Amino acid sequence: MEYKIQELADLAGISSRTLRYYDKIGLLKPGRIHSNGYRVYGGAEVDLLQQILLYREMDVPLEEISKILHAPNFDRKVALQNHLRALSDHRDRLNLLIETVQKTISAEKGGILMKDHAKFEGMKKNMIEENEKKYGKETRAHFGDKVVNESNAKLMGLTQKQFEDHETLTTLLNQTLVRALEEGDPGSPLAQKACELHKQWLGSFWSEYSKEAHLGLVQMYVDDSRFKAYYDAIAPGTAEFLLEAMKRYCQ
Amino acid sequence: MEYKIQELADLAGISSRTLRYYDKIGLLKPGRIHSNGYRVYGGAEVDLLQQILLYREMDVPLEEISKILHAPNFDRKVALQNHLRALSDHRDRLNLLIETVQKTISAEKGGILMKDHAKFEGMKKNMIEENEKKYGKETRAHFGDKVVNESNAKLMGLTQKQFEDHETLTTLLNQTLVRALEEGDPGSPLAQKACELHKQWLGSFWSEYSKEAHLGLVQMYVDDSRFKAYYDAIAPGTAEFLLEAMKRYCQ
DNA sequence: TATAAACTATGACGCAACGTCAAAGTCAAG
DNA sequence: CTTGACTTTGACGTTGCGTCATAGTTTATA
Repeated sequence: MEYKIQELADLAGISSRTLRYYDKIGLLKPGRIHSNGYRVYGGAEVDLLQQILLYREMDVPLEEISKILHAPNFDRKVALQNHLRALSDHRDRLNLLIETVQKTISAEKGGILMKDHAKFEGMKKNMIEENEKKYGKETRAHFGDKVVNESNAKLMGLTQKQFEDHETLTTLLNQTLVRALEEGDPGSPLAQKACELHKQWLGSFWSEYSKEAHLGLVQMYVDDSRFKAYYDAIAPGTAEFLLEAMKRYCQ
Repeated sequence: MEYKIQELADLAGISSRTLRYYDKIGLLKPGRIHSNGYRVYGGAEVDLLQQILLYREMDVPLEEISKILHAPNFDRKVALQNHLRALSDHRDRLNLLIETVQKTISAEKGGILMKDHAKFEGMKKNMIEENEKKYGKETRAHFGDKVVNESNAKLMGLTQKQFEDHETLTTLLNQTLVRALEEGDPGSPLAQKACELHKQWLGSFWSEYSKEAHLGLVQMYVDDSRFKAYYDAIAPGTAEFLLEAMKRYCQ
């Protein structure tokens, strides 16, 4: 199927001016030029535009997109797989950002202080993971785990040791949660241990603590269907269970 | 706690040049100026910067951010709630985009044609939902359901009627899946009915059909832990169940 | 104490990716 | 045929910084 410029623009949700600009810089030429001078785009151009817009979604500069797409070894299928990974990473960062806002809200409502560095968790920045989104560059493999972890630690206002301890705590917390869930009693010593571990985990983000704020945060986990689903992926029912455990922990 | 310019920039993951620019345009003034002429930022500025970066995350222009933040009735708690909603919507759009890429990959691998309009599902565009992200403007309430649905239908290359049928089909598919899951047999007529409904659902995105492509897509749902969690939120085990049902459907 | 490197300031130029507008040709419907 | 919608090219402008130069201030080390 063929499209005139506004038709393709409407299809893709961009402006015709953008398409003319892409033509001018050689990024996306029309399939052919009609005898009346109008640009005509076909199926190949549609697929190319999809690629371009996926790269733009990740803020890749047009010049770089042009290099990628016009390389002799460009492979659409490989590119699509890379888009998938980049989008998935981006979604992960958004989840982190959402959790940061949730922690901020809980701290605010609970009348406690949140650590300054924690307020920017997940923001766009030159995190090494951010660079990993630039297609196929396995940054961790390139730089090694140590450099990546050092960078992450710095961003969290932690020393390397503290960061590793935090990672260990996260793992322990999840394991404890699962075991407590299997027991099935939100008031059990194991479940209460999980709440205590979660409190310790929050110590990386809040410079003070209140049970009110803690409970509010866990309530928000449950209220957000995607977060609930995420925690439930650890083991089904985890989010609700943690909330029930927290209710007892806070008495 | 107080920060010099680079300290705050590092904390927030932005450049000092950005902070100077924000100072110059009056968006974010330092808390005070040291006797040596250096900018000094405090807790209030940290909180303000968090707000600014959250708005920037959603591509809100600086001038608009300034109006919002400097309005007499600006309420930080309300703003944080609005950020939460905007981020959640953005994450939803990313999920849609991920699914679009998945459908594209499956169609490519299955050697079938995908509809052109479907290739741009979820892309940034002037969707009315996109406008809804601009803080507290309840677009659906403002314009009404009919206008929103018409807009969505147009974007999907559907008439209003077709769009509504598609929505109905989605609901029926989910309901059928849940009932089939309760039966517990992936080969049951009900489970096979669900697969048939999913095939019909895909008709809005693929101009042709192949079982290979269909199976590949459902496999991808299961392989993405977040999508798996999303489908499992309908009812735990839904994603895996659909995959098992599809294996029988494709024989 | 002196020195050099790192940090801070201001000013200014430049850039990417379009948005907006003007002027003129083409198309389609009444 | 007329008019409004669509297309073209060309050009100016905008936003949000990045980059660089120059000069003052701070910090760590010998």
